[in-house]
Amino acid sequence: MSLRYALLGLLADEPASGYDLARTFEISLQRWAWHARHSQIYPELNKLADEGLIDVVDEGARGRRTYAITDSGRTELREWLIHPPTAPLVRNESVLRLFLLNTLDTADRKVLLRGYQREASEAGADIENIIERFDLQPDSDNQPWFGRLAAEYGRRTYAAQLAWSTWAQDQLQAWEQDHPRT
Amino acid sequence: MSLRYALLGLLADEPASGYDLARTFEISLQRWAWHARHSQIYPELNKLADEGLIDVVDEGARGRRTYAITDSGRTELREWLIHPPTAPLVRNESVLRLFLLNTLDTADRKVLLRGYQREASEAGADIENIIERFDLQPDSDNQPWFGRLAAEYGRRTYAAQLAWSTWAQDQLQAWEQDHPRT
DNA sequence: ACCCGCATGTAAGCCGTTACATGATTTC
DNA sequence: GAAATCATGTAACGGCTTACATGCGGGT
Repeated sequence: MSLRYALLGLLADEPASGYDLARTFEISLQRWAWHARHSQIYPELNKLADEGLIDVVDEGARGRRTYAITDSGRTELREWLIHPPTAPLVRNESVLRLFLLNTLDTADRKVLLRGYQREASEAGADIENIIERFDLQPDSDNQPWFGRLAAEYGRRTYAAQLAWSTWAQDQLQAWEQDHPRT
Repeated sequence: MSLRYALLGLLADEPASGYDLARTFEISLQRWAWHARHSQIYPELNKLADEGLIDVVDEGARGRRTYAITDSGRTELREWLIHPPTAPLVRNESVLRLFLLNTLDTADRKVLLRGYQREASEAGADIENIIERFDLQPDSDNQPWFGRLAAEYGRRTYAAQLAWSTWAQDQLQAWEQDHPRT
């Protein structure tokens, strides 16, 4: 049920078409927060429109429909946002792999830890670029400022992952020297 | 498709029944890595057994069946572990909420940021306890040591979230003083 | 004897993925 | 005129949730 709120949230920022929303997911959401394909987005938009939570505000070339959030859409989005579950359940394949690292032998473990390190440093670099762009823009009085909050979250998360993967490799190295012949 | 590997991974550590596995998900996996209910676990175990990836090694009271991973199960688990997707897609409701923070007004934002802070400090405290227990145990030569890796990952992740939520609240405070009357 | 926790299961329905399908507009 | 991109849709199938369902065993 989160998809509908992701869509409402994006439309609360600015009106967009299904195609626009699919691209936003792909570019800025799917790596950190949520992902969805167009085959799921279009039907959900139609449902939201039926329920009066969004409206078609423009029709363009190639059947393009631009949607905007309505007042009742905004109310429903706020309801969802201010009532977070007390203990959110998680599904994160990367972290699952990490938990299962101990089932591998030392050689395999090393390869995977290097992978985590590389992933974290690449994602970290990407986000530094995004933040740089934010910081170059003059402090506008309004919205865009808050995108920095999410970006900063990503920065700190990946920095932690990078530090962890380095630490883990050191630990493994030390353990190996203490226990020759595994 | 990750559930089957989560099960194989847990059984690679030690034999367990469906009931045991459901409890393990609940207690140590669902907050960080993966969650699944018994109604999904039991059918999947039967499928894994049919495919010869796990075996029933014991039958106890109340119809309890204890499973152990087989050699081909181990092979399949390893295959999955050492071929991680290049860009893992994420679905994390907490982070999604965080991305949508900008759609709320200042008062609501404050409440939510305090919530993130509280959640991070509670989860952080939980994990400190787990780590303490690890560190009290003498360095055994074998497996249990590696559980520390995952715990350390959690520790650093929550520390980052805690630091972020504090920083975000400070930013918001400063912004509010610069922009009276929102 | 009763209750709680152990232990496993099934079915309906929703959410999400993959694949199929179609056509218009812009760009080169 | 061809190719790339814009733009929306449907259908089959698999993953996951919620609810329903059943019974045994151990502790008091």
